[in-house]
Amino acid sequence: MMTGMGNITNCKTCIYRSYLFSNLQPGDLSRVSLSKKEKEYDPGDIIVRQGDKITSFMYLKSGLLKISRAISDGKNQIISIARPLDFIGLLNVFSNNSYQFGITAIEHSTLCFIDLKLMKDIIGKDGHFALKLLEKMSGMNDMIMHNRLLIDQKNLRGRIAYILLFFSQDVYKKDKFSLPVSRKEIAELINMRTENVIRILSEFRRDRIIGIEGKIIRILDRDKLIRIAEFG
Amino acid sequence: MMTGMGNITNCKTCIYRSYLFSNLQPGDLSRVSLSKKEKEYDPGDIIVRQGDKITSFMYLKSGLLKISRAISDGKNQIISIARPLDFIGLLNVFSNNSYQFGITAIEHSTLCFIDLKLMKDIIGKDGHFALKLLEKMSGMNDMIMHNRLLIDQKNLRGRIAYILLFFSQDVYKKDKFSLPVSRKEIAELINMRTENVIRILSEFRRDRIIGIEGKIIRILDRDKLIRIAEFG
DNA sequence: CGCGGCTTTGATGTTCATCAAGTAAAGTGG
DNA sequence: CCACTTTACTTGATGAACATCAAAGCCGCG
Repeated sequence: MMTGMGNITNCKTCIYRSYLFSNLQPGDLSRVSLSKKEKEYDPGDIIVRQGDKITSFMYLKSGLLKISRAISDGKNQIISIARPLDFIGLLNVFSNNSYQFGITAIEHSTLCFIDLKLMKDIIGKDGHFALKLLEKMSGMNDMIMHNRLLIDQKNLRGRIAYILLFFSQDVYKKDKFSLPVSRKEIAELINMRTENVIRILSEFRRDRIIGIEGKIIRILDRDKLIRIAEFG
Repeated sequence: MMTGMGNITNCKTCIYRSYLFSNLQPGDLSRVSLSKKEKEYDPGDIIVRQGDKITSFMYLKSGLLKISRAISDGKNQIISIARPLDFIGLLNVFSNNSYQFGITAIEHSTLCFIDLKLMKDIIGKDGHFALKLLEKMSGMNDMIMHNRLLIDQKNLRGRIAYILLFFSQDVYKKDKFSLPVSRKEIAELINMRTENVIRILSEFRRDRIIGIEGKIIRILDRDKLIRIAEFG
């Protein structure tokens, strides 16, 4: 399950320092640095379960996560795929005592956990830090909402094209990449059935838009894919 | 268009004081009270346009709003219907310089506008206030997201049932009410076509689940409606 | 080695969007 | 205030898009 743990990195040298903790009082930064727990996860590892009590503010240093929630009869809905610098820890930390969704690693990932009480304490004292959190939270929510509203407007081919471009352009920045999720998970992410995910992927392969070898995808005709994604 | 304006109410007696501004420093509360602009809008009045520069923090004291965004070729997508205490002002105030959506009154509404600089100034000084804002923003986003994810899972009949129950139970708390939106707007809100909104409303009337006289809706069989909403 | 979950393709049926056409309501200009 | 235009509403007919059902191969895992 969890394969590593411990304060490997000091916060003072962390990439996130400049991003979120830049203007923190030195004393507060030390407290964060001391309290934080860094953990590593392998693909498939559950990071939080829906309903778990929230005790930490959490952020993703490296890797890839899926955020999902249970719906009726054992089915799942994937809300978003989170990358580093996506402030996954800001989703409902401040509005609920327990997670309204589950988080699972879909690639080897490193997360930092900071005690929530400490965070709230610093927010209470340091308004500039609070404002920065407000900005990040707002941005995170805007992005997720924007993506979901977009997907709602697209037909199935448009959704598949969109998600392929997401992985290729936003996540891996490559033409060739390995899908970190199953066909079923893609279906759960973009509101369609597994069979149709497969069917449309096959169709794209037939039309020489992509190449497929199992999980390996290669974008062959990016322009066409972009056009399909935009049409929806 | 805009039918009223001016500082009608002092913030010290405003219902929102206990909700958001309860522990504000007296000096800050006075500054808010002095700076705030209260405005009234009639149904159809545009409150902000997508792309407008954000200069105020804004909240809805009374009335009903729709939050929408333009999509391709003149079409619209309604993101959410906002009621008083829904913190509409927290949507992307802190993540963007301009509104990513438009806001329109769909009932006679009263809004308060507080200069954004002043808000940020108070947030910077008053961490407890900032934390409260974080909570409200988080809650607002969670609610919208939750509703949209739910709607995605329902079939058309389920969506119509859901939206009728929303107006009946959450907004008007009555069996009989006047729809504040057109059939077309309902379609834009729950991702379907106007014709199908009408068709399913007619079907519900035929099945004696609701009564319809133009915009007036009467819930006749709430239990059945709830079952339909849940099935989707 | 066998079981369960993932993947794939085909066949079938339902749901929904689209097109069409007409009525009603509401705003607009003379 | 009335003709005119536009917008909202409504119903029916049609076809496309999508879900569902079924069956079989594959793969990883205990």
